[in-house]
Amino acid sequence: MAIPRAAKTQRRTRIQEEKEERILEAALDVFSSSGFRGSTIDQIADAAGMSKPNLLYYFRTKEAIHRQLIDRVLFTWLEPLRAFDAEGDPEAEIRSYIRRKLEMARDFPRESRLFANEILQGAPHIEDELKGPLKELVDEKAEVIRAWARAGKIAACDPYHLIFSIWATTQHYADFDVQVRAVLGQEAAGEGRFEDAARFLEQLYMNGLRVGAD
Amino acid sequence: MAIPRAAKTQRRTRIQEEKEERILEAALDVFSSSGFRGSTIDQIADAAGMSKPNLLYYFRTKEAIHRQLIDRVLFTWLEPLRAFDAEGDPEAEIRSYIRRKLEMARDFPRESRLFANEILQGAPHIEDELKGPLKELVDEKAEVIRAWARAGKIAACDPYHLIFSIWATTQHYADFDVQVRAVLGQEAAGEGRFEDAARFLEQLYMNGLRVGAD
DNA sequence: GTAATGTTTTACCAATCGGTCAAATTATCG
DNA sequence: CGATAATTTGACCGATTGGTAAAACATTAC
Repeated sequence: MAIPRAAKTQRRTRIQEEKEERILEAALDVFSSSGFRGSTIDQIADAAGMSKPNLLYYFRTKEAIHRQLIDRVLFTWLEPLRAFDAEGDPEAEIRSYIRRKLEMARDFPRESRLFANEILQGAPHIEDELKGPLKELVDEKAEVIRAWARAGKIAACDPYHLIFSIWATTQHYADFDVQVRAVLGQEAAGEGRFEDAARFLEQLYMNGLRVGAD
Repeated sequence: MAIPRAAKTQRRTRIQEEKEERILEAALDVFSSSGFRGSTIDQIADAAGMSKPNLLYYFRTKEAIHRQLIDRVLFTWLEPLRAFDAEGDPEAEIRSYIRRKLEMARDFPRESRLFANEILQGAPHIEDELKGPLKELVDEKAEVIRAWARAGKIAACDPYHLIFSIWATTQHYADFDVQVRAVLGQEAAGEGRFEDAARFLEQLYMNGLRVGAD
């Protein structure tokens, strides 16, 4: 008889690891392009190449898949912000933060869209994470930025809105990819658009945050 | 007997106008917070305070409601960009564009989220509009910006990514509202956040686009 | 008023939704 | 090998999905 799923964490089979990975991979595709409510277990099962009951053997509910996916993404997603170093050179830190966020938008667009879908729809599953760990991390880094401004290393500015604007501009290239491609047109929409974006954003932020502005 | 719905455009009843308006208003609520696939006709009918068959008397399909909603929003959404004036003062034009986009994010967040949901999910219903009218409008305004740069009125920069970045930063306050509120916390999340955002963005862009940077 | 038109409701449909169950199958271990 | 545990399947469930048919009801035009 099958072990009840609650006790499964004790030792994980090779098959378990493989299948769970395949399910999460498929679910990332589906959830990121249809949102939670718009996705169905059948779609995920199809994409993972297995039957629905088989999928439900590994994850009890649709919510369980989504939850695990979101938890994973949330962690890796904040990695660049965590790397923000108070001891480093402000210009270099901000520049490298922008570059890393842009690389993530380029290399992990599905993860970005999964997250965007969740927030757009009111973040029903992760409000606590936003108000807790995320807020604390941003508060900490905002203080770093404020200290840089006080020390005269960058222009005085609202650190929260600075962070928001970097999030917005970089993730835009993942979340609004279709629009970006449509506007740039076929010729200009090659992967070069990420380099162009990086150049533009670095220019904008380096000049915009330079000391001694009105 | 009821007139076939295809012929209804001839003359519109008072009741027709009222009900259609109520349906679109309700649908804006529902679609903007659940996306197209995640929304149901029942939800919209409930929100509009009428029965499902009654709603379907005015709009034949779910798609028809969504389509009309998107068409409306798309038009008003581009109004600020259309107002971009080649003859005006570059700094003032950009500043006022940012301000207007920010006001729209504040006053019409549902419209912004409807649009974001659509793009996020691959823009299945409006790809043509993006590649056609939208691209043309952006192309035109990009040329204006390039001319300003050539005339030495603003720093040389990629006009497309400039526009993208303004879209991203302003719409962020509508689309990612939950996250913005969560991070700012209860005290700072009053409506003042839009003024803070405006101040930050104007500072960023005015300094960032100033002539004579590296 | 009455006839034609416009609107709303009730009852319903097939398809799909998330999820369960027991039986059949396969892998693992001694 | 045999036994035991892990995995997969097919058949199924009640609820919900988008949408229809027809009749009841309301409104308008004459």
